[in-house]
Amino acid sequence: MTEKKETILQTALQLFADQGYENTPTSQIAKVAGVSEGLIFRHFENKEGLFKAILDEGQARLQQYVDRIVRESNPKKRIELVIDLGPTLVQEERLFWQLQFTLKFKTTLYAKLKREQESFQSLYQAGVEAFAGLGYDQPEQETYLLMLLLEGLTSQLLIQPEGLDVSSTTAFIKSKYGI
Amino acid sequence: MTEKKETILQTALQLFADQGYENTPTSQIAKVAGVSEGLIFRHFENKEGLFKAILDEGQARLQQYVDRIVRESNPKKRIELVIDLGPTLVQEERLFWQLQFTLKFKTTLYAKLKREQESFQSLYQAGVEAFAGLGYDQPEQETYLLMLLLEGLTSQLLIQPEGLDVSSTTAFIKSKYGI
Amino acid sequence: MTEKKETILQTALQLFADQGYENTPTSQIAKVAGVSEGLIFRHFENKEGLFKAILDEGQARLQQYVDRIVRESNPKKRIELVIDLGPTLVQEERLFWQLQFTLKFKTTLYAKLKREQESFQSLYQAGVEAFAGLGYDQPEQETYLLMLLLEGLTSQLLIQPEGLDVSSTTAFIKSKYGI
Amino acid sequence: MTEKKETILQTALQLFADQGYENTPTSQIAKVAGVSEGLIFRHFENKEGLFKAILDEGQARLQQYVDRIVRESNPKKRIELVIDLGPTLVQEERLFWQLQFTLKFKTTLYAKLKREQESFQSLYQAGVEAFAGLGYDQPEQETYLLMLLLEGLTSQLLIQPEGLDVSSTTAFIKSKYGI
DNA sequence: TATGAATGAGTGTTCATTCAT
DNA sequence: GATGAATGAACACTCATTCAT
Repeated sequence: MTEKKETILQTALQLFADQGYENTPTSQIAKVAGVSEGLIFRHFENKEGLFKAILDEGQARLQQYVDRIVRESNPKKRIELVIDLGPTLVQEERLFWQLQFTLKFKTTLYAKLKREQESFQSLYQAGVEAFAGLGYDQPEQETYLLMLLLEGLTSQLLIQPEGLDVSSTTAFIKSKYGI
Repeated sequence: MTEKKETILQTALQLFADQGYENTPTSQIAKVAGVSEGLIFRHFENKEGLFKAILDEGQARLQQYVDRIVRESNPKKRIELVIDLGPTLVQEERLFWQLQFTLKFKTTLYAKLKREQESFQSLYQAGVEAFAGLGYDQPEQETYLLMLLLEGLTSQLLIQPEGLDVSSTTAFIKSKYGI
Repeated sequence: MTEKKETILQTALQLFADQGYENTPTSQIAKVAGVSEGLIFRHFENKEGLFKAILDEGQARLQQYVDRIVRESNPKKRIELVIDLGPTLVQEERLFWQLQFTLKFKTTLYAKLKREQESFQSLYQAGVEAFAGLGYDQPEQETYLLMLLLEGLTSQLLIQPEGLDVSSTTAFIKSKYGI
Repeated sequence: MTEKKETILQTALQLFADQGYENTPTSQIAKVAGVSEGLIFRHFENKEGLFKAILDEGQARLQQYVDRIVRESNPKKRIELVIDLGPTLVQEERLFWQLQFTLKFKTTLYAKLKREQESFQSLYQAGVEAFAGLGYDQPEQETYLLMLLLEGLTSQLLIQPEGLDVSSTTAFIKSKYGI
């Protein structure tokens, strides 16, 4: 991967996240990245190709976070990691997750790119195991609830980061699970 | 409001929700609505004006739901109504809320339209009151958590309505609050 | 058909014939026609659509010439009309036939537009009849030969109109058939 | 001439004939020829330069055919060779002549490349001589007619090779000249 | 000789918007 | 109120060409 190709990816993520995919002309990406517009198409064939490349990279990084959680054998620690996942992602990968959430609800367009779901599937499995190990009555329901919380929390962190004390909120959630 | 104006609003909501605002040309709205394209601009001045009109209508309807909850004096019943709000909105106003969630994360573009937040503010207040009335220790945290759940639940209902048994999920949540 | 649409058709025929289809940008057509570029696409959807519209019109006019020949019952007169067809077309429809001949040999691209062949089929039939009526031994071969001549003559008239005395050439050809 | 240069020429002729000059990107030529795109420009400077190189080669080969005819002293045999020239060229050099005929009618663009005419000039001279030698009254007209036939025949062979029995058609033409 | 990353001008096309009727 | 012809700015994308290696 040449340096310029990398720059294009970075810049495009930045702009797509800020302004949305449709509102970001390739000409702007090129200008901001300090590259000729043609180069984008040489490297990614399409605007959509560039988009997919961004999503693929982010997906790969998400998988790493999920792997780390799945590898954690201590149930309480695992659940704690799940609770912390939202804040972690938003902090370390804000741009990508802002982009991701923008897409989520464009169900038609997004359908063909829904690779991210697979990662959350294994996260769900890991959650069920953990709750079962802790003796919860309905580990599936419990996990599902936690995932809803994860979704809501991540969403809020993206929209109103200032309106929310992250550590005390996660602490409060953890206290519900006796962590 | 003439009949044609109403048709334009309905059609635009439909198409915006399905395809996204940017991916929906006014020409398509006109064609689907069975109206001349010029009429859209006579009635709404702008494409953005049409968009705002849709949001305003939805916002007004949301306020009604919120009012109903705030008027409920029984704390437990009020919390129950909050828990049911997501499913209710998705069922009765799916298109509007799909559109709403699409927008949420386009922070720059969405800033000027963030009218919806006000309604949720009063909902938050009402929640705090209710939890306080029920003797909860940290009614603010408790309410915030509930709102996160509300967000996550609504989100999931929009994305994967089939992957989720609504009544048992809400029942499970309610049970957490002794409802 | 609005006036501007007509102007676009005329201008496009002119430019396509002069420079070739691929070498004529729609922007140039618009500028020369004194029209906005967008209007071309509003009226013809595509550059190719504009192209087809031109071909359709020319084809319709060709059919009229052919009809006139077929309606001629006197065999000698009919053959005379065939011999005169090339010069006539080149004189009255030079631009269209220049365009037509440009296309002829792009067999792949042209395949879907080969409507012109039908007209020449009926012309061929009419020729066979005429030669048969005059007692020629091999009227099919005779007609085919005449059509080759027609093709060559038209071709030369398009390429080197100055290098050729039309009337004496056609007279010479006619003399071969005793006309 | 290196092997790669030769490959480029072959490939370009193939693609130009098939798709037309304007519809054939240098990138495609490079890919099909298995060469880097830059090499084309190193060898031919221009896309147009490549084009001219192709035409020059074809022109040189045409001249050989013409020379052979001019060298034939027997008038009847010479005319026979002229009649056979079209089928011969189409059979042995189909791609080149398809390309040639595509260009013929782009008069503006083609002007500077009209080298091929010279060969046909000497062919014309040779024809006049032959017909004069055979005692024809108007050898110039006679030759011109034959050249028109040659043009039409070649054209048809390129467009509809299947719709035409070559040998019987040429035989029929020859019979007209008592050959 | 040969490659391939990079450029920039140009191309067909879309689309919100205007305006005369 | 309603239409539909017309505009022009913007957009994604192509492609001949250059140049460092």
